[in-house]
Amino acid sequence: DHHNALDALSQEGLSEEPVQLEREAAGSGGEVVGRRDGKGKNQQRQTSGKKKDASSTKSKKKKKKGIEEGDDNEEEVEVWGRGASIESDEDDDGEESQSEQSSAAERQREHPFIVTEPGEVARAKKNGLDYLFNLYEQCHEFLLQVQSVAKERGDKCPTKVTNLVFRYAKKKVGASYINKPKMRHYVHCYALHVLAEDASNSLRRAFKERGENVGAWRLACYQPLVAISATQSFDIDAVFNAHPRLSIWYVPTRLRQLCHLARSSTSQLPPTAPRITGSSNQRVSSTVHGV
Amino acid sequence: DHHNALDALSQEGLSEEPVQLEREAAGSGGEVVGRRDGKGKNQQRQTSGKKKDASSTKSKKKKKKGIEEGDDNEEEVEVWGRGASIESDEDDDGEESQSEQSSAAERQREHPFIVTEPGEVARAKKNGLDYLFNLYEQCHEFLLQVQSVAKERGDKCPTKVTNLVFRYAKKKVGASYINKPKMRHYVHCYALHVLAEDASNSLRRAFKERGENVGAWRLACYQPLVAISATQSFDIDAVFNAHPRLSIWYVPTRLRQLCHLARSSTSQLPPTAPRITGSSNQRVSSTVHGV
DNA sequence: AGAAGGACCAGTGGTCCGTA
DNA sequence: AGAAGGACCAGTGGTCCGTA
Repeated sequence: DHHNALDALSQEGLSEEPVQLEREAAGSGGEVVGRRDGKGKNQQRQTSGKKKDASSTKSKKKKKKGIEEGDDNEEEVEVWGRGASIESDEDDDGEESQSEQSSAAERQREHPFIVTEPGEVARAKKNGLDYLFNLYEQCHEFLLQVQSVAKERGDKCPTKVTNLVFRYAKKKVGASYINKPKMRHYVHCYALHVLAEDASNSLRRAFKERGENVGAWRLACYQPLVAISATQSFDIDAVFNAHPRLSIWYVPTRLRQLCHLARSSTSQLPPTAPRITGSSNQRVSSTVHGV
Repeated sequence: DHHNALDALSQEGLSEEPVQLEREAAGSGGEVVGRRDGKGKNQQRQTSGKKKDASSTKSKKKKKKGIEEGDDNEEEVEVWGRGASIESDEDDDGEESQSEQSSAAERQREHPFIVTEPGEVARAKKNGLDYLFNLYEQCHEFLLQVQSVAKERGDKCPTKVTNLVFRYAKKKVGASYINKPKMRHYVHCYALHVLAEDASNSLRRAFKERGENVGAWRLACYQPLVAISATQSFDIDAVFNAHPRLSIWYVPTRLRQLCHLARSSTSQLPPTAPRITGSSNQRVSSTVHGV
């Protein structure tokens, strides 16, 4: 039960297979590539002296067990389905068995996203947007599982996709391709997909046609969401909370800022022009730097 | 706008007066006593070397302004009411003006609580339970104010009494007698008061009559809450969330554990004895150490 | 250059334990 | 002894920036 923070980085070979199946179903072109050294260069980095050393941390006995090191009595992930159960034979909390460790292939970075149309499969070491959105659905599943474990154990029960859920996905389920920065980065894109699928699809087709990169498409997703929030007095939290698939995600800071700014700008308009026009929103967007 | 963490300890003299009024209204016998040195011994302590020094922390420019250092454009506290406005003349974020500092009386610890009947005023350097419960209502007010500021500024809006609210109470409003450990310590007592006032009142009278101390009364408040949670399948979170005055408080860990334990124990009972009896709950309580 | 994600950081929830 | 609360700590939300 040695709980080393750096082990969060280790990636189990065994769990890759069902993952790969799932990812292909959503159009993923991600690949597993073997790097021969067990831990890679990551171990070397460790620059700062501020990190408290592990031994002193451990001296204080912690009574509560985390969900990740639970008794494995919760039923196993069904997203992965089809009998390829990801086990979970005592070695699921960072301590890999010897055989697994020696045969483990270290996962490369995920392939970058490209703007794809709905249904389109990305080729040539790229991932498509259907795959991206599928990751959000997977996180939802993971949250449901974490919640069910928490309830069974009488722990406090998360209502959002928290660090605990990301850790569960990565360490317990082996979904090493899910990470917090990525998921947070594209939340608003997923929100648009969920709230206004047609608008989202149109945007994807337009940006694909123009040959725009993912970053440009991502930025373009903000504006329609601000417009949607306008129907709720620019209360983007209300918009998220009203939708069951969105309410589990934190509202991105930038999106909240844009909605707030749009509200301010709109209230300054003369009463003869109360409707949100394209140009007024254009102005709003351009006043926020680095969206 | 110098933001020193230690200044959280400083206690403004000017804000004491309306506070005192309020506290007397709820039966407080707390007193302000002048200690001549501006900061008291607190400053001396500072034992550990782990604390990051303030200058290095400040080197990284923080862009977001906290609510506490806001533009003072939110309306002032009305709990304190009656014209004694707590201002707030540029010096409300930890930097006291010279005149205030020199004339500041340092607040002593609050008087300890004693078990009082409803309506009874504690004397002789004690505080009564009506006063205790009033503190929870004050925190609710503070939360409402923090929420309104947050919404106005487009910040994310807390739904619970968070650190931010405690800081607001202490630094912005000068309610130095409110602190997190105390409020968390007695949350479940307040919960009983809110959910079953009659039962709470009876308990207070019984414990006062028996001459029990506050700690004993506090422990005794757990059991009736577990019984209440039983009507909701021991889901104490559901109980808290269903009540608007409770939903802003985190469910205390111990209370959650007791409810969970009661659920487990109850499910083991034979189907011919499904009701919660006093004795079975007695057993449950006694198996948890150090409630 | 565009993008993925390890790793950091300020401030959180939680409560211990030195204090009065 | 019983109790109040400063101060600490592990783990959080958030995202930067060294990396590929």
